[in-house]
Amino acid sequence: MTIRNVLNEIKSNIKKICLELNFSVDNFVVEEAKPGFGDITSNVTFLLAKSLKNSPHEIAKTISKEYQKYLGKFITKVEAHSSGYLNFSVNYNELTKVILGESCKKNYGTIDIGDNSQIIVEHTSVNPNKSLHIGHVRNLVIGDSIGRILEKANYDVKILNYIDDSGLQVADIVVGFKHGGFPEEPPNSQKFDQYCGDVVYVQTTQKYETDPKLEELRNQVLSQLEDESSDVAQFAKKITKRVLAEQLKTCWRLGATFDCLNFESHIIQSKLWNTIFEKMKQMNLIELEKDGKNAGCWVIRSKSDEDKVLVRSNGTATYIAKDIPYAAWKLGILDDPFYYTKYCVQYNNKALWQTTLEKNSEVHPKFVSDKVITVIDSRQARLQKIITTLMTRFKAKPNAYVHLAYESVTLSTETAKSLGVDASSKQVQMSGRKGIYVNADSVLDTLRDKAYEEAKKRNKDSDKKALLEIAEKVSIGTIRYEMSKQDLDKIISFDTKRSLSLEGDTASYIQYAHARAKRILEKAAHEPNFDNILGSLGTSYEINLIKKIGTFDIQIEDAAKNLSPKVIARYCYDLAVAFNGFYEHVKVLTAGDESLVNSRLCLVSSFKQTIANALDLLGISALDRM
RNA sequence: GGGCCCGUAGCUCAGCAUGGAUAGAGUGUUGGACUUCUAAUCCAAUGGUCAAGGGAUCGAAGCCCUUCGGGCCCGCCA
Repeated sequence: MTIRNVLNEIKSNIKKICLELNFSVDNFVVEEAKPGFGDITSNVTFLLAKSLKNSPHEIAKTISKEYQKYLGKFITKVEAHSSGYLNFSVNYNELTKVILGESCKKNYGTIDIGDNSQIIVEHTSVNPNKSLHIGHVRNLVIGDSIGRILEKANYDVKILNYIDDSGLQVADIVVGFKHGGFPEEPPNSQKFDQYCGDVVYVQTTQKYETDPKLEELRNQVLSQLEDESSDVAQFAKKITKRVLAEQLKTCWRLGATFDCLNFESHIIQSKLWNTIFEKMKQMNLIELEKDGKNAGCWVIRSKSDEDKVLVRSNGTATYIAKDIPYAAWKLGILDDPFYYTKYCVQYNNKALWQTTLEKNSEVHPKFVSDKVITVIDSRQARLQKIITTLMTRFKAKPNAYVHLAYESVTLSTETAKSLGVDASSKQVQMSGRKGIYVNADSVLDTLRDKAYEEAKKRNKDSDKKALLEIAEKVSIGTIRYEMSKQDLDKIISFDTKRSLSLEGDTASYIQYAHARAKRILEKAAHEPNFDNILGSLGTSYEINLIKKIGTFDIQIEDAAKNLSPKVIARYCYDLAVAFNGFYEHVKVLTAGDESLVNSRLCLVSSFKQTIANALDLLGISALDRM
């Protein structure tokens, strides 16, 4: 029994009453009331007012009268408020025991939306020619958090990372190494992905402007990449593997893990495109253009937009054409041409698989599903819409393919200036090609150093190793929280200075609340005894905290249904606020009365577990000391 | 020219799905609280024509329309 159950019960009772009274209504809401307006409230009266031609207040009176028979242990009072609302009072003495008891269970908050059905989440998918920048981090954090949330909502989640190892960006660094004079080994033992992105890619791209021959070489390299046996393709494979290995280190550092790496080169070699191309022809989804500017091309017609070219007049496929077989593969529309091998075992003991075309007999998990979520920047919305539409034609099920779009991360004027960019506008778009970006590892390092100093101040007797561990977890938490707490359709203007803040609405505020709770439990004379909770946790600070703890599953339902990590981020913050208020105003260890001490210890313990659970959904570590 | 997104306090943002009670946080500024379970905290003050206009509604920050301001996308590039 949680608050969610209580709300559902009230809702179903109201439905029954409406049925009995012949009131026709649906879609009404039963929710927690705003502070100062009782405990639980419903707007059903307002929705009925019109059809019944009566005032909400009068309707509330009628329903509350009928509701009396449903009152019981948890809901003790119902009343018609003069504003028209139907308000319910909760007996927190009773509900507290239940909530605190539930919250220590390992799976507290778990709800069943997914019915253990499989779902694929794809995220990160950074071209293997560069290191992750702060924009990629947003993608990773959203995807990873969504994966965790969906798992909590009882989905069987598999996470994919798509590796575009045969595109133009890879060709660019191959040109740099083979023809641009860049040594294969980075100077000063620079991290290899950073070397490729910061130096080789950026400078090679610059050289195209002055050296047209180099640009011709790029086209050669690009076509050679598609022939796996070529020297160029073999060399590219070596380089991209090395970049990928470094990128994965950053991903793991950020707390993300994957189930499978899907290589674009394998999609191309598997000839999946030919299959899907034929299928689209058969289904009349595409047309061969006879005249006009696209004469000789295969195009997708669009009512609202321009026609999209899929196959050029020279017979080669365009960029979007690579995405179509891949999307179809993910949804299991095409026969799976791949074999799988283990890439490695990740830090959390989860195996990471990768596609291969070499035959083997390894037993592997299923990486295709009839429900797929792909996390991609909203700038690709137009292309993704075409793919989504195509997929619904292949697969009748609606929402099988979801493009989870998020707005980009830009740089604040100050941060752009610090990178030497001439910034006149309020924000500056990042550009990997131009070298305008903030590197993910660098931000984490800077943040870790700052957190280290803060932790050192407060823990003078702790050793360096322990402090570093704290600092690292604070820095990861800070970045992840920063990337999670904002709505997906809002641009994040990244400012280095601002992101260094460890106060206020930040991860460290929440982590600190957890550390405070942990310290109380450490110093307590005995373990909290949950069989002996008094109904006397009556201060508003305690009730607020209990209420927040009791709504964990409501938040998970919201976050999972709306694919919104932000919901959990705000919940974590609200929960921490409730605890800090409690901490400052209510004494636990020195409360005097022994049973009161025990009851409060239970509350502290319950909070500690719940906040740790909630933070885990965001990939943020709960800290025992900081 | 067409499409998508954003506009709420000085700044950064919740709230909008499901219209209803008093529009909330953080930050900033000002003041206060550590002999106390860690002050990465708490308390208080300050701060809002919810971009503008219109519409439907008993009722709009929220729904519809228009306008304005800002961002992004629209290649036989990827």
